[in-house]
Amino acid sequence: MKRTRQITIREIAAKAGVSIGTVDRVLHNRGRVSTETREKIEALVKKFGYKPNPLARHLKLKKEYHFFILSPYRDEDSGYWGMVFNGIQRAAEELSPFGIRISFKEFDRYSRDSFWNTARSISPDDCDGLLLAPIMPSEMIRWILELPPSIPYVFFDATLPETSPITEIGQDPYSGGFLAGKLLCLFALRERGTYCVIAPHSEDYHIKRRIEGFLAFWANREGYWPEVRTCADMDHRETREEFLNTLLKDIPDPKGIFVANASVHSVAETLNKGNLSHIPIIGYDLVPENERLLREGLIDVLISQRPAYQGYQAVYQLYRHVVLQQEIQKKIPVPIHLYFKENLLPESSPDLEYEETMFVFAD
Amino acid sequence: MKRTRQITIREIAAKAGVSIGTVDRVLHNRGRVSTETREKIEALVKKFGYKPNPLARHLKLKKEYHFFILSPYRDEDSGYWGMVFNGIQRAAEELSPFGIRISFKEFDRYSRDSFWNTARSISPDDCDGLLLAPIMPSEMIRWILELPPSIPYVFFDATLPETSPITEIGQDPYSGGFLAGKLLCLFALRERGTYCVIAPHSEDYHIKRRIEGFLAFWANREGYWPEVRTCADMDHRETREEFLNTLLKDIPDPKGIFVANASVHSVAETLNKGNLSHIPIIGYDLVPENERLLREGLIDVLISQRPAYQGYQAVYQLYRHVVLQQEIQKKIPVPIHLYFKENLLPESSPDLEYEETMFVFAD
DNA sequence: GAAAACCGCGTTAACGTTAACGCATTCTAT
DNA sequence: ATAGAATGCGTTAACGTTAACGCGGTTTTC
Repeated sequence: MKRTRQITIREIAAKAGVSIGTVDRVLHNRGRVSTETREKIEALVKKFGYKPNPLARHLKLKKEYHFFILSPYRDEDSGYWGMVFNGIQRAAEELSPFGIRISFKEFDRYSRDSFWNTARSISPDDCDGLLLAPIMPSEMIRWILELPPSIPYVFFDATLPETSPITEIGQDPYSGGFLAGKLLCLFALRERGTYCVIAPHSEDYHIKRRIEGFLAFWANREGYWPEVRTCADMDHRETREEFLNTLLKDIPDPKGIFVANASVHSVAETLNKGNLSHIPIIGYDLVPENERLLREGLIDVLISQRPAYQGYQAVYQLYRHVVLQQEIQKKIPVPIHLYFKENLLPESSPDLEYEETMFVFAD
Repeated sequence: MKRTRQITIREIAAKAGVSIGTVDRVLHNRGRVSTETREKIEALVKKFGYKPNPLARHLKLKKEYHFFILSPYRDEDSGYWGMVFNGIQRAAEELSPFGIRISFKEFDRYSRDSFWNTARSISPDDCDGLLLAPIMPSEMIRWILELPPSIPYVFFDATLPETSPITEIGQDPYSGGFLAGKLLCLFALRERGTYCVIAPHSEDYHIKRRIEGFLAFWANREGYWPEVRTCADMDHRETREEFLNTLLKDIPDPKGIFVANASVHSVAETLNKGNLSHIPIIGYDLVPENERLLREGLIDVLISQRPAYQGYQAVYQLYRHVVLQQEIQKKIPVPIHLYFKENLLPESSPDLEYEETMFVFAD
């Protein structure tokens, strides 16, 4: 398959026996072309697979592409969103020669008002693309549907039904939950008994899927009992401790605990206070607090969603779609990356760039 | 920090009171400029941080950038290199609008002649960048040193001393080995005894580091005995079986086995024939044969080096350096990605794009 | 029935960079 | 002394795309 040079607008014009102006008018639907000529040109464009040269186009247009990221405050979810921002920032820097500009729009993920105020502050006229996390699902969907359909958007972290993103970036939550089960079982040396999964109270679809994956691991295993508990509010010490007390009263000797999101550090800390730090515990996301407890041995495994990678990919794929008009994969998978105590960097590292510097070569 | 538009050559020229031609001559060291003028221009360039617009430059030059990948035959190392090629191919397609072209140069990794013939077939005049794997270290270094120093190159998979690559892409082998130890220990339910690591006979520095990491895990653990064995030739059944027979005579009841490269499938298969499939076994790389045995339960864990990702990154970073003249990180870390039987795709999938489609969302 | 609007198309000037070319001077060699 | 080379600079034509503009010719409007 010989790779041949891309055909130019000038060559199309020559073949059609018209000027480049006419071809351009066809290409951009600017009218003022006879049906006959239009069809001839359209046929040629198709036949030779004409694609406008993105460099020349950009040079001429000098267009700035303005992307917005709409996400929870960077310090919410134990700092998880801040880690996403780092990847976005890096992509923005790399792509700045191509006119990419990014604005960060943050809201309080527990306040509808905050969501709407922030969302509404994004002017559709000035927006060439959106990076979205599937937070506040019902509100988010409503907002997306009232947006001009010309605005492309990508989802990271997961996706939402009834929407048509350019691409979805995210990790398979089912596999993650399954793996959590498997690792928990190993850490408990395959002891029979009850294994708990603590679910935050959340409408998140992918947290549900993590739990399904976890349960799937235990299905058909004789003598093992998975137990799902939903905590109404992980963020406040009182509710959390009460929740855990009840849990431990019901199940005095859990063989392992899986916390299906980043708040695993609160669970581990509470457990530690009750001298129960021997119970294997697995959770999500290498946020600073979790990292500390992993290092101290109070958490056994963390599943990373590679937030910086996701942020980077979100920007890059949006750029590929909007600027280069290239075809984008409908789904960008994120590898399930496991952190144990032993594959953390030895020194306290700048957590900002943690994901980037995570693995070092020996010298 | 207000982001302001990049200054253009025309503006520099105006400020210096000369024509753009003169500025261009300074920028490209084409001479024919008085020292006085040159210095004035150089000062202005520095002051305003002038960077040539990569799009305009490319548009004018219509330059094709020709990169070469010099690697072992794509089916060597159980098909590992072929997986790298897939990532390279994808990057090449994405970057083709920017004039990136890639040629694959393959050699037999066990033949010096093959190496030299292939390496010598790359004409330095036609080469704008190289993708290299640190195979045949001493030869490779010699070849690199006799190359014109103007040719940039990146290493993937690992790196080599005495060279100055643009960047090094690779996984921390020490962490990988350490993790292999940890997981093996868990799979053996922490039973005391001897744990083996099988090392291929290889000059590869990063295989040595994997072993060091593995040994580091066992250090100071009472009652656990790590045992390193080097196999002269993993590729031939006879040598392999003799090697394993000797090993099992010396160590009749190993608690677990770590194979420090992709040939873990041969070990697992031989073990299976001897009815020893209960021994936990961990190895490297999700090549087709390994995938099959993982699926069948004859291998317990595979550490993936994400070859497609590495190939993709190698091309992309080279492009960023050569075409965009952007600053590149000196090291691109590759996450340690673990595959268990359970996080493989259920159906037989096209192994070509395995790494890309690995994780699926539920629908 | 004249003015205005419209149609279908070609021409052209950018966008920023590059390098060939041209044109005076000034220097070098015979 | 003078051809010829070298110096120091400005001018210009690309690269491919875009969109404003212009221009004859037809159709509509009042």
